[in-house]
Amino acid sequence: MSRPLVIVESPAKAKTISKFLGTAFDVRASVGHVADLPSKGLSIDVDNGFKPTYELTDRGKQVVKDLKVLMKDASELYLATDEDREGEAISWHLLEYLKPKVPVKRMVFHEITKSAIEHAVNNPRGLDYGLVDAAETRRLLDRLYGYEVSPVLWRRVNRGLSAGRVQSPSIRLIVERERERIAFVTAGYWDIELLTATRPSFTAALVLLDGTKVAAGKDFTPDGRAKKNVVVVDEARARAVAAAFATAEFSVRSVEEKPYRSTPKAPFMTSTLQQEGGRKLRLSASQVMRVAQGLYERGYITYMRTDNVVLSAEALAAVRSEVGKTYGAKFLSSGPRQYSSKIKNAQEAHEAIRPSTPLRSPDALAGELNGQELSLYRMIWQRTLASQMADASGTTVSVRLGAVTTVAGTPTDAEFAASGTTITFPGYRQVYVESVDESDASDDEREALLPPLTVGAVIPVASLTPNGHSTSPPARYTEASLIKRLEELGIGRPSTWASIIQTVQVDGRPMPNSSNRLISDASV
DNA sequence: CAGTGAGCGAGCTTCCGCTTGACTT
Repeated sequence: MSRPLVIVESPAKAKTISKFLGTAFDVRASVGHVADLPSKGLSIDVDNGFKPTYELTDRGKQVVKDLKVLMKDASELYLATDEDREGEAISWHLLEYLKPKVPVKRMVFHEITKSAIEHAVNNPRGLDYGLVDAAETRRLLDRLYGYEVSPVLWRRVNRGLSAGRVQSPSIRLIVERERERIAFVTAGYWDIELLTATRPSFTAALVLLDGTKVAAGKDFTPDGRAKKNVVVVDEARARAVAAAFATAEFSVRSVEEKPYRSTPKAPFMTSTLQQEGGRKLRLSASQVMRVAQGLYERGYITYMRTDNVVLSAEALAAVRSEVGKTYGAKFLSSGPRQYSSKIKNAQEAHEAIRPSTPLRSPDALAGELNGQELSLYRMIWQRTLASQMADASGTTVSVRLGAVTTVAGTPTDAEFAASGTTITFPGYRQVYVESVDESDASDDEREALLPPLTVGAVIPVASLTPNGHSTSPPARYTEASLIKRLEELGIGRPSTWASIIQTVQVDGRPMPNSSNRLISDASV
């Protein structure tokens, strides 16, 4: 029986779509690109309009051979590759190699649900040659740049080295960071920690001496000099001030209350999943992708290579219903939250990375998944649910304590600061809190639980402790922070970030003694 | 005369992005 042949990129996707379309359609996978420039030689005729020579890849040969057999019985051909630059190119190559004699339609969809697939079948379009040209241009530029510049490295640095549009700027980032670290001049400074004898007690940090800001880490330039209008406290002064104020009477100078409000993060896309997988689960980017691939292939999550944070309408409804059921209506955001990718050049061919529907909780899957799979799935589950939950809210209280006393014969005014946030309604934080790279975390904004305080009240002091500190250079990139930076710069794609990490490391392995932070000795 | 070694030439390395198994270790 003659039936339409539908070609998608991923075999797992073919299986799912086949279920929606039934036996009236034959759904197959191209398994990615089927054709490419040969790896040997430039294969671009630079003197004749940059005409490329393509050839089928090893797997492409088999794929095209099989598809050609199926084409003999096909009534129509639906090219259903991803609706992005590379997907359009794959469809174009399929067309070139299959040379179909039956009607050809290009069908596109951005979520894999029955209604989306049926809509796509009923609303086909033609091939978008603008996108095909864009993909080809991208491919040719990468080849020209990579294959022309790499030999310079073989001659001048070492055989086998390589340069490229993505790897060279990646190395540059790492090298620039390392140079910043080498050029960094450490500065020392002291501060004083005041511990109150209130109930509960809290700590406050010295912030002003005679009205001048006391220098903390942020107040030094990378060459070790203090910025303007701050006073750098050295050890002797810190000890003298702490000793002198030990018997001083501190009172509350100001109490400032501000409402605290925090909004959940968008659902995962590839880059954010890799970053959180690194920070929360201590997995490398490639480990995250391997585990996610397994979850995807067995139908637990949606596609894991995506630059989109949007949930399908069906998923949105399921997530909101799940939140309401598990946490109550109070924990649901007032209306559906719509997120959009802030990433430039986002192509958004797929949905966000989320649990597939019907939703199954991590606890329900504990018997089916191994440890890593379960923890990654749980993280995806929590982030997805949290994205449709209410804001967390509360109050942030900032308090200033002050006293005047004589230090070495001079009357001196010292002011200490503390702040604390009380969360009165956890909202999404009940489920998921994003972690931050340690280098981004601020260390001088300690959060404390504060007792009720009124201006003018005398605060008993338990102790004043001088502490020495020194400034530290900017941290080396981790896999997570490098991927974040690359994405901000529009370098690389969801399918390549994990492998970039391997490429820029010596022998593709982490450097020894670098606590898994990335440094590189290449010099592109 | 036989063995050595200088000198020459040819072939190799490489890009990025899309997808999974098929391979070792």
